Amino acid sequence: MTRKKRVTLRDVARVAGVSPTAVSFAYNAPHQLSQATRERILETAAELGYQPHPVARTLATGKTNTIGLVIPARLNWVLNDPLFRIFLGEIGAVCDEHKRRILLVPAGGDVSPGALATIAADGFLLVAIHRTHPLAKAIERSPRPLVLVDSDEVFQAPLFNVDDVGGAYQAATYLLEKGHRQIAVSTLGPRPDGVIVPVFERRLAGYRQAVADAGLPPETLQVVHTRGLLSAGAESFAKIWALEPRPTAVLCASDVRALGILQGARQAGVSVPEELAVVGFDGIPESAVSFPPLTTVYHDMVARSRLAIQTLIDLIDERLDEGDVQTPFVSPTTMLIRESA
Amino acid sequence: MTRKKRVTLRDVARVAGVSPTAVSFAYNAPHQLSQATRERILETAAELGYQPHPVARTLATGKTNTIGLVIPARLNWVLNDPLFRIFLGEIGAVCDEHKRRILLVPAGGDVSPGALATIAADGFLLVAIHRTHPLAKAIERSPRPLVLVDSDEVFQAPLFNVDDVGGAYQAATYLLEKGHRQIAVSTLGPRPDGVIVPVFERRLAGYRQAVADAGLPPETLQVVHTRGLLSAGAESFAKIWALEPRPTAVLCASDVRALGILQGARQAGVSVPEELAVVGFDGIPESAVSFPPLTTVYHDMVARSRLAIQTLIDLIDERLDEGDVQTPFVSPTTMLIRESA
DNA sequence: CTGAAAGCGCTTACAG
DNA sequence: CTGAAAGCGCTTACAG
Repeated sequence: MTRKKRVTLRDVARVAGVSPTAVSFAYNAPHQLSQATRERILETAAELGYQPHPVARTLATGKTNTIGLVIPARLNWVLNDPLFRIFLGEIGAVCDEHKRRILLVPAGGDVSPGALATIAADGFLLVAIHRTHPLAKAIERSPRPLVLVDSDEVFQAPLFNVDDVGGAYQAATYLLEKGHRQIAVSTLGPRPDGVIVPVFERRLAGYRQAVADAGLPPETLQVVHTRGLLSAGAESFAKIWALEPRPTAVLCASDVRALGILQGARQAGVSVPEELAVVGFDGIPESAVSFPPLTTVYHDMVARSRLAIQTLIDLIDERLDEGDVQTPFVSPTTMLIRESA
Repeated sequence: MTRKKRVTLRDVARVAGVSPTAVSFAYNAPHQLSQATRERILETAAELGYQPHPVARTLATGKTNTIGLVIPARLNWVLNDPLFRIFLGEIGAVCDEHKRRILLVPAGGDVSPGALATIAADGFLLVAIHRTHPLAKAIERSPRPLVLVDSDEVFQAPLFNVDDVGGAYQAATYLLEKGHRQIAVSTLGPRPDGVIVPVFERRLAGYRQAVADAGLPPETLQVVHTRGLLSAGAESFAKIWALEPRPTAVLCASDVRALGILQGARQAGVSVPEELAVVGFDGIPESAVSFPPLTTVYHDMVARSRLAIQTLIDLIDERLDEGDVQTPFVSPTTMLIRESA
């Protein structure tokens, strides 16, 4: 592996006996050059092993062809979330189609408010930003286009959310109509970095609203917090089972939690739904093949992910004006009645 | 969201009544400035909302603080691989520690050989590069540091691999000693993009060597190809079960495949290990909690991932010289005897 | 069709 | 402690 010094456009121009402009044109405006000149330049470039410097090009053109993907936690955390993986996979697919690259930007509660400014990207896709997030101010005044997913509704930026309140309302109502009067809510505990997840906040609000509208006391709901994803299930189940009075059902802020609780219940020999009804949220593929199959609130993550990234790219390419974006986009939910509740 | 034009260092200098040099120093060499000047500059910068342009800075300094992560397939494919997720999670953790960002570079068989040159990164981490890969030539002559993981051994670059041949040899020998004389090998079929996965190639070689060394005919092994990861299990199982003569055991090129086959067997009502013994490879956490727990060949992906990225960063920062890298690093394997074989 | 020149927005010896 | 100047390596009106 030879670490020779870089061959520049200037070198190629000198050797080929043309101007730097001509060399640049050979790559970026071939039709402006005679066939002969162009070929000579390209040959010389190949001989010298010339490769245009991507950073210099970016500085001159103002385009990085890169999307900054701002994720709400460290990579090893988010990768354990199946819903996030669907999202990331679709973002990747659409970026491939449009020849954009993804720059991963982890942004927990400890991220500096000016972090975005230091990143070489044409625009940003931000996930799960709460109004209290350190980047909140940076969002409003970003000189580059950005798009939000699963975030707070207070921002002046295109937003792609789920009808969390409505979906949660539906799920809670379903359990109430089945006669449940003591219902646990399993959700994420406070994060050490202080980050609040907007989605969970809204789902909880939806559950509460349903209880209120049914004329039942708030104590009908018992909120149980745990950290973690699938792995939090056993702990979450134990906490629920120890509740006084013991709930007959649990509303989970996500399917991963619900699947974990299913595992926890099985290990404890508690039968679902007979002794404990379990309802998830998200409708990830795994929820269909669990034992028992999960009753859950489905929304279309694939379509929404694609729409969000597509919008961002259109904004960057100025095919779309910010004023013309239909926002907020709110993905509808469908209750999937299966066997766990 | 206001899309005002960018405030430059020049603007700050003008308003603050100092030279551009001074403004730059306020950020990059504070001690070279008097307290007063520095404060004035920083205040003006804050007032004007000045943010240093990352690309300009990169062009001037030559540092992007970005690692190019070259992945062997599209994002939505690799994300379905639990072993890859462990890898990616660790890369993310180490990059966080060193304040580097990850730029995702999907590189299937259709990637252009010059792709790396167009990417703004300080160095590259490449996964699963076979000698026939389009990027093969680019690797040897890269002007920027790079490190390989799970790749071919022909390259002149730091390499972090697993003892695939040895581990596979061990697994096959284990089955042969148990008396199995007809053994299927479940591995990845040819990819549409023509990419060959070095790891699977080597594991197959290891299985074959064990059979040869045992003095048995090559037909002892029946190789079965399928596409996909977990989802390929059912198809793979069906193919195996239809084999003539029917094998009594299967060696899987990875744990994901093995887990899929376990599922396929269960659905078909075939009991493991009684009717079919199943051996995996990798020792991912999921292999310990499957039904039945998987007999597999473990290697330490976490340690190896960290070592690889750490080496790359040390190379980039010139804390380490290429000649001083211990390469190839070959992660040892341990056979984990559990219940599936 | 081709070239001289200015510009993208920084950093960093160098000189004072 | 502070500034004028050159440089990082491209692109792109503009003029011919």
